[in-house]
Amino acid sequence: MAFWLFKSEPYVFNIDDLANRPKQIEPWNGVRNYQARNMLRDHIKKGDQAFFYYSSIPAPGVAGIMDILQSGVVEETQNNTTWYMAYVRFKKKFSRFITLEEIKAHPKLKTMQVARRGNRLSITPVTKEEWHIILKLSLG
DNA sequence: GCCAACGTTGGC
DNA sequence: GCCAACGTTGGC
Repeated sequence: MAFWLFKSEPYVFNIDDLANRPKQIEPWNGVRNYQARNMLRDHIKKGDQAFFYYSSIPAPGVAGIMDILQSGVVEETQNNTTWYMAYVRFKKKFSRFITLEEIKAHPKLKTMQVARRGNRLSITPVTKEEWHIILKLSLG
């Protein structure tokens, strides 16, 4: 099983929206970046898990986690390019929001891709260690 | 609102 | 194929 981080602008779609969907399932679509597309197509698998990350707000960070039900689903083909999406399901909303500031301050989290300056990828891989540290922090 | 860090587009 | 100009993302 692999771990990921998916970005969303929470005023567009947030983890409560996901929790309120029928069966708490939603297609994660609209990804129009080739690197992220390739992850959806080739690397993200059923059974993986992902952080739900809030971007473009005063204090960005991780709000909770979701399950990947299916990935590499064709969303749209335009010109000669095929775009893919994943189906995600609500798993858990953290009792404590983990801010990017906290991630950057943590010695074992500050190397996370999302903490890198200028990082724009909307989907990034997360290591097993990073995953578990953030889960533990969310309980505290 | 500013700016860094890309990604994309289009002229050559 | 190169690169300048422009557009977008996203943190601050």
